[in-house]
Amino acid sequence: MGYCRLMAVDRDHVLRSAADLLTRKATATMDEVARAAGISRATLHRQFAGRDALVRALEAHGIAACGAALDAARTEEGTAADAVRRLVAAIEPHAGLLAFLYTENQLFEGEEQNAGWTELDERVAALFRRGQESGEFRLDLTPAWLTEALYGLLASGAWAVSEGRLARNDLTHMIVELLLGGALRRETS
Amino acid sequence: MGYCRLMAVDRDHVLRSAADLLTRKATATMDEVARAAGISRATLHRQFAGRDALVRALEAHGIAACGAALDAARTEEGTAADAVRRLVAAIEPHAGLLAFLYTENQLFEGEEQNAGWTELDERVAALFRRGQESGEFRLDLTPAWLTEALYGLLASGAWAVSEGRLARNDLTHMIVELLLGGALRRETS
DNA sequence: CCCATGTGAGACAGTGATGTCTCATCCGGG
DNA sequence: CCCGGATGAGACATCACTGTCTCACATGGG
Repeated sequence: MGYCRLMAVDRDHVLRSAADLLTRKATATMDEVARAAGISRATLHRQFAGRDALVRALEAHGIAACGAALDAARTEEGTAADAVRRLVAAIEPHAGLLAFLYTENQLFEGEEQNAGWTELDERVAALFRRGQESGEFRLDLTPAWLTEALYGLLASGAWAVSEGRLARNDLTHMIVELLLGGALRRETS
Repeated sequence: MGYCRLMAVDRDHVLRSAADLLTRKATATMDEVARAAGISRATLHRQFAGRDALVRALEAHGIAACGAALDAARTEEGTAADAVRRLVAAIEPHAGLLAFLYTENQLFEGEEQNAGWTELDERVAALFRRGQESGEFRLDLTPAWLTEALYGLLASGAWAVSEGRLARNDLTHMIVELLLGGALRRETS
């Protein structure tokens, strides 16, 4: 019947519009999410058991997108700086979703977080560590902090864009240049 | 009677513990806030008409703290880079509160934000602009973006500290060095 | 000592969101 | 043509939080 394929398509569409809306208004209601997706609350509830399930699906989606971005950026190849540039360029389209998930994780204390994040953190940190070992990056900023800073700048950038304080086209450049400018070892004056 | 002074002291104590708690768990209940402050929900409600009033009081507190930090940092004196160092050092103690307020502002769409923020934004941006005009800072990163990035790094840093991924003592250094490393014009190679 | 003030404990209704349900409708395939 | 599956609309109970209230207590000053 292929109804599975159709449901998957719808599911993706719902996830996409939910990400869009929740980026702008993190406290959006299930009803608002449904309306934003052009479906009824009942149908939304048929596809996602509840708000938790929706958020967890968004989380899985975001983790997958980050993983794909890390793959696409080929973080093992070339200079670490160029790899960071490719990585930010690849992740930037999902900055809004990331910003939502980033704060959502801060919203609750304790509450074990999805293990996928740990792995992503490790892959990103490994990139910064490689840059340190190759002599490109400063040693006084830890890979863990640079990773955290990358998330923070992505989130700040996404919000600045959504509030019109920053041009979407400049987002990648602004993030990369600020991050790398700090992470790159400065010429020994 | 002096009961005004006493109430003010209690109020500050409540604000402080509320800031502490809300930094870790932004969705904390009025009951949790009260318990964290060691008072009953009734008393909390007597001091702050409601959750909105509490958040707005925290916002005013945060704005005042930032304003004081800007004053204390004497952002008009010396090199812009040193001024940024002083500013971050002065603001860092309030990073947790700032992180809470920063996301709280993103939580709702529309909802005019407190005018105090605009003024603070302007003062911070002016500092970065001064650095650009004096030739210290790069011109391709706009003052508005640098301002936003400062907030983002403060928030990221505060969370990283509260989750044990970053030592509190390193916070200022990590933020300043990453931010300035990017904002400082690099030596013409 | 007595009283006033501030407080804690708890009851209470109101509110908004959630999750579940039913039912009418629509649409595509047999 | 008819029927099964999916949908939208809406009713409904539930739940957590809020904001308001009352009452008992205890603490400190007159």
